[in-house]
Order: sequence, then C-alpha cells, then structure tokens
Amino acid sequence: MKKKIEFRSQCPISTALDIFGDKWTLLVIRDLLFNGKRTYGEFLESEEKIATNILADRLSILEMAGIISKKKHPDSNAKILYNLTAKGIDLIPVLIEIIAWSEKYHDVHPYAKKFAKQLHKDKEKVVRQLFENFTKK
Amino acid sequence: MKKKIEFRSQCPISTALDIFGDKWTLLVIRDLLFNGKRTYGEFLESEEKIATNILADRLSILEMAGIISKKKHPDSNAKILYNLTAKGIDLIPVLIEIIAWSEKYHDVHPYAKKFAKQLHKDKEKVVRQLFENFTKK
DNA sequence: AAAAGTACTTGCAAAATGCAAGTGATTTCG
DNA sequence: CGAAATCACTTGCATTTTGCAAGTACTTTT
Repeated sequence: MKKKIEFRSQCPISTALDIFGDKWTLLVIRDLLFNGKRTYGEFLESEEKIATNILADRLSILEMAGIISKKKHPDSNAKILYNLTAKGIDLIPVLIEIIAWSEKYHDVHPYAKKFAKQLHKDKEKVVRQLFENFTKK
Repeated sequence: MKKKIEFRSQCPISTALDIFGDKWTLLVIRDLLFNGKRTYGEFLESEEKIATNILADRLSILEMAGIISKKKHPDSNAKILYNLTAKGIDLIPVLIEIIAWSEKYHDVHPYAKKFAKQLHKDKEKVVRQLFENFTKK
C-alpha cells in the first residue's frame, strides 16, 4: 500500500485537494491540532467514526505527503505516535478559516461557537498560540 | 436528484467537509472566485476535466448548501448563470489559505506563485479586493 | 429547416468507502 | 509464566461514488 499521490494540475487548490480532498483527512489533522490525539486508537475514537481501513489509508497518505510523521511511543513499543511536520502545522490557518466559515453558517457544538468567538475577537492571537503549541515541542 | 446533505457531527470542520469534502467542489468555487466562470460549459473547460455528471451533482449540492444560486443568463435562455451567495463569497479566506499553504509546499503554476507573492506582501489587501469584487455587483 | 450550442441525464464499468472479522506483535494481569 | 487484552493494522466483501461515453431536450445560430 504505497501508491503515490497523482496531481491533476499545477493549481495549488487542485494539488491541495489531491492530498486532503475527501471527508476524512482533515478530520485526522483536526484531531492532531485541536484534540491532542496522537495514536491510531485515539483517531478511531472520534465521534465521526472513521473505519479502521480508511484511517490506515489516510495516515499513509498524510505521511507520504509529508504532513505527519511516525515515531515510537515512549511508553510502549506496541504504540506509535503520529505527529505533525512543519507542513502539517502550517495547515493551522486553513483549518481556522474553515472553522470560522462553518460556524458562521451552520449549527455547531457550543465549544465550537466559543472558539469562533475567540477567533472573532483576535484571530491572529489564536493562530499564534496554536503555532507556539506545536513548534515549542 | 435532490438528496439533502447529512451532517456527521456538529463539528464545524466535519460539517464543512460534508459539503465540500471531495476533489471537485472547491474547484468549482475556485473557478467562480478566481477565474470568472459562471456557466456549466465554462466549468467543464477547466484543466482538471470534471465529468459532466459530477459537475451537475456538485452544482446541485452547492445550491442546496446555499453557496451558489442560479439565475437566467441575460444573453440567452439556453444558458444559466451560476453565482456565489454571501455564504459562497465567505469562502474566500479558506481558499486563500489553501493557496498560500499549497504554494509553499508544492510545485505550482507561475501565476499561482505570483499570486502567492502578493499574498505574502499584503494578504489583507488581496482578500479585501476579492470581497469587493463580489459584493459590489 | 438543419446544425450547433447548452445544460444536463443515463447506463455501465471501475474505484473508493464502509463494515465486520481477522492477524500478529506487544503488554498487562493473575 | 501463560492467558487475555491492547494496539496497529489487514482482509474480504457489499455498497456507494466516480468516471467515461453516449444520449436527451431545449434554445440559438445559420
């Protein structure tokens, strides 16, 4: 299972969609960025209920795309830690704008509304703090 | 063909992906926002070569989601004009961040690089001008 | 009146997704 | 120490979505 990603054109949007243009990939990145998830089992627990084979497929795509990397878990050799690369961390602004847009037009969780309110007040600060969270480690 | 959109959760990102989480939908919005396309035939011409049935399906989803609307073409009754609603126009920042991210990490068209350079210089200005373009009409 | 344009729809093969069960390597528990 | 549980997947198969080619119905051009 190591097919490489085919790019349909040199349009940056098309290229981005060739990587994460589906219903699941950005949810994995969401879990890494906002929910502190790092292991296969944690991704499976999310409320949207991704199937195990789809998760495995998306993790391999994200790794091939250089958005996440694997390393061994400090506590156990049975576990694997997934973490965002610089390329993955740089998706923060994309996710932030999706959240802001979606919250404006849809019915979302109360904590998503609260988060959107913070964005409305000082988006730069929220983004900066997220970046700091992931670049300090 | 009027199935409504099912939302998997109340997460704003998940909800957004339930609407445009595929390889084609955001390309249609791209064409509306950046390439001045407004008709079915124009969308078909894009270099990624969307299939006619997929295009019809995505246009109906975008209309159901309130992102685009149809109106009659002033020149012809055979043509239909598609245009972005306020909800669609508000996707500008999402697309902008995708472009900025994708250009940073991938090999893209020269004019996409040029556009990204403008973003780097003054993103607010580029976004503001895009909004003005679509709200003045 | 015929041909071309426009916005689709239809039929069918191929690919992707979803679900349930299974695998093999750790790790925990008694 | 051995059995059961945990962990990260893989496999098989049914369902759904996509992709391609062709067709349709209406309008416009010639």
